[in-house]
Amino acid sequence: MSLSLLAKKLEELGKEVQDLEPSMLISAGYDGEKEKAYLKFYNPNSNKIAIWYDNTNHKPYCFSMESIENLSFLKEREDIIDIVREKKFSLLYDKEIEVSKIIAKDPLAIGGSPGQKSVRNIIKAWEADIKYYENYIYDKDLTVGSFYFIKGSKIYPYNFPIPEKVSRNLQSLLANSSEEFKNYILMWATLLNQPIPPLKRISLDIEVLSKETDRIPDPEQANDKVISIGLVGDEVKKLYLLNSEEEKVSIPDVTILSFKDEKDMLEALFLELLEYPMVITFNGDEFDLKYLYHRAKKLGFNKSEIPIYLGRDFAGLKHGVHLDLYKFFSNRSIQIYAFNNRYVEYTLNAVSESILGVSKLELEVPIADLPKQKLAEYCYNDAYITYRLTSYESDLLMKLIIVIARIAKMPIDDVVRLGVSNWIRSLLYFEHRRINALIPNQEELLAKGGASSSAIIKGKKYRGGLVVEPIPGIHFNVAVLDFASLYPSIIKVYNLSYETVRCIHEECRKNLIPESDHWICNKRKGITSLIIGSLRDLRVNHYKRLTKDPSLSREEREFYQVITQALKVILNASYGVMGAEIFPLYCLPVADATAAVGRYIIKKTISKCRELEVEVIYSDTDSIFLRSPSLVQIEAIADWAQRELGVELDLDKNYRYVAMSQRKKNYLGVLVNGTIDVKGLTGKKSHIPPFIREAFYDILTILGNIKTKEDFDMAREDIRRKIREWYKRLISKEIELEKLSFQVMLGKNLDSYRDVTPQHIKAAKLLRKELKAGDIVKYVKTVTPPGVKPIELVKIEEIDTAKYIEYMRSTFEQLLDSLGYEFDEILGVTKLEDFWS
DNA sequence: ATCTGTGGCCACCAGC
DNA sequence: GCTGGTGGCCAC
Repeated sequence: MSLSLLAKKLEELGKEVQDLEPSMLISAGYDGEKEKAYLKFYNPNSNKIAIWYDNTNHKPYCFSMESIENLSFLKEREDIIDIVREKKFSLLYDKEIEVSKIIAKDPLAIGGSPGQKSVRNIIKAWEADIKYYENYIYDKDLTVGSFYFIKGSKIYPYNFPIPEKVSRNLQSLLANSSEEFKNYILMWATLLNQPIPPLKRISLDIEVLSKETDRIPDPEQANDKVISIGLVGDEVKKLYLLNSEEEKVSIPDVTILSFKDEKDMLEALFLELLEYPMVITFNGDEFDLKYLYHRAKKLGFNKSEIPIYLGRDFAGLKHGVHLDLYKFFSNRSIQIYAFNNRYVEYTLNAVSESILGVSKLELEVPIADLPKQKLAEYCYNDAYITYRLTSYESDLLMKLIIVIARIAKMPIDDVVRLGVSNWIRSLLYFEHRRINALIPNQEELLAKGGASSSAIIKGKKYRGGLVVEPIPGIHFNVAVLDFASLYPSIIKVYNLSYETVRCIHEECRKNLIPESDHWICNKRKGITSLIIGSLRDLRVNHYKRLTKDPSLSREEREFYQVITQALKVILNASYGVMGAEIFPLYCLPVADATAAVGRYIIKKTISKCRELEVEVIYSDTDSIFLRSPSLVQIEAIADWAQRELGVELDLDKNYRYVAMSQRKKNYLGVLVNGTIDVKGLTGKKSHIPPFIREAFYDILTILGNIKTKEDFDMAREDIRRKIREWYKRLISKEIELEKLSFQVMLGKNLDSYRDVTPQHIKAAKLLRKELKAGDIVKYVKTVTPPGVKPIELVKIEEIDTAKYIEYMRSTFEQLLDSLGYEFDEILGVTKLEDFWS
């Protein structure tokens, strides 16, 4: 009976929104079934999503100019040329426009989503959509994450003013900026200061009754019954359970909904889902939602009765937004810059363990054999963890997603699924549209030429950062200075952008970029220089300060911390994408020039230090390590850098001492507060056996207590004792296998290894399990061929203890070498074997 | 279908 | 045994 209710409710979604209170635009796209573009608004008062459909029946197009000629409404090719010549659009790089090469872009797209479905032709828009423009605000006026209200058929922006306290802070930044940058800074600050309302959402996790134990059920087939569904939200704790035998099941505070019939259960679930504007899953695109969709079809549901729709690698909700956290956490930029590499593996268990400190429940038997009580607990727990990932630290993750959406001008469901190059593409495309500039195509960009430098590493396209040979030994009282966001600063200060590097003006050719053959335009400001430069300034000189502003509340400071993090992610990638072929605005001379200026700046700074008689112990890309500089000297260097180079050089940290090895990117430092900083040493790497890593960190604790030169002699004995302890544990084999396992990630799928067969691949092949890129293989070194075995198959007798001793030796040798100890000397023997015995 | 960059170290592989 | 190359992880 209620199936029709479901269909009816979903049908209502198609109705045009008439009036809407101020709501946040969170998503936009194209509905293939309805053949209509849509906007999704989140209403913070009702906690509901309003879907606005484009009801003008304009078909979206994506084509090059060649195909425009075939359109009847543009009779002459000249019409198009006229439109372009009227300067309605411009090319940033002052070239004669070759109409045949213009790829039309979509004025309706929010951000830069490519693809036929969401792309409209701008020329067509000018011809046919003038009336349309009068009724609605599109493209350059619509920003994801901003607030709008709807009255009748019109959409109006609704801006929140910047609070006085924040505005005051902004004034100093504005005062120090040029006119052009001022506009951008104000624009960003207005957008980023919009409040972020609490977002009502639930997480969803399903379990399937599968006969196969070590294989995930195929969601396309959906042959097996869905037996439980966990739903967790702010005020929701529910578990749907297929429980025909009516076993007694209870979980504290959780509502258990028992069903005898699977179809009834899915129907109830779908109806409930309609109440939630957002659904969170961990891998719902590939599994949970996909499975539910196909399973529902199999059980006789009509397409119109299922609130889910499927794309190629995407599962969406008709009535709301689906966020798949698996894809977001797999994003390298998020992993490294937003979560500081706190997790390494992209499973729900690994991510939640390291971020929340909460694990999945352990299963001793396959899902199919679980008693209902255990099954319910397991399923509920997964849903709970998934929800917690979005709610911990006052909804940090949701806020981060919204802030990235605001900067990237991208729907939140895309933010979660796409990589950083797509974010930046969307951001830059949007800006082109805003200023009525045509987006250059690949051919035009490639015409700029290549790199003027040659890379040090074979196979790379251009030369990167400079790494200086370290001065080995122990250095007391070391100050580390670094340039704040060096590459974005360079892009700003040197006006780097695809249209300004190697510009067409003869007169500009003399403005050579240091360390390269490239020159830079001094007639116009580059588009990427303005965007990246203004974002950099806001991060360094505004938001970072607000996070420490005592006049703000804790909540406010946390909010600004999120903005700072999001900016960090985007800024860090903004240089890299310029040198990435996959990036649509790929322009090698820009990346090449950026790195070249970086080398120039660091070299200049090093010579300045020498001039001031400050010893430079080490330097890597954007940092310099100085031996015992006075505060006056540090200030002098920083002032000089600001004055002469136009970049900010800050004191990053003070080391009580630094132990430099002979190797680059390999050192150990103890901060003034006793914290130990280890860089690059094998002992901290994630793939080595935990046993060795633990031993390594154990020994490090001794070093944290060292304050003077004399203390080193005392430490020597402690270290010797500790190493001996750990060694004894190894040979007595009182260490669990797990702790002896190497844990190496598969860089690619198993069958793609053709050149060589590394050890982790040998082990993986023995496993005969389906493994894919990103999976971690745990293996142990054995005396039996082929020398390694996956941890699942190995017995303790097979362990090759000698290999482990050697590994320990080389790991500790690095450490002791940094400290200036001779490994053998500290052990008081000439040969290692003597010591061990 | 999706993917920011280069520099550097280490262990191991495969071929000589 | 030497050597160049591959793969992984890390620094920035």
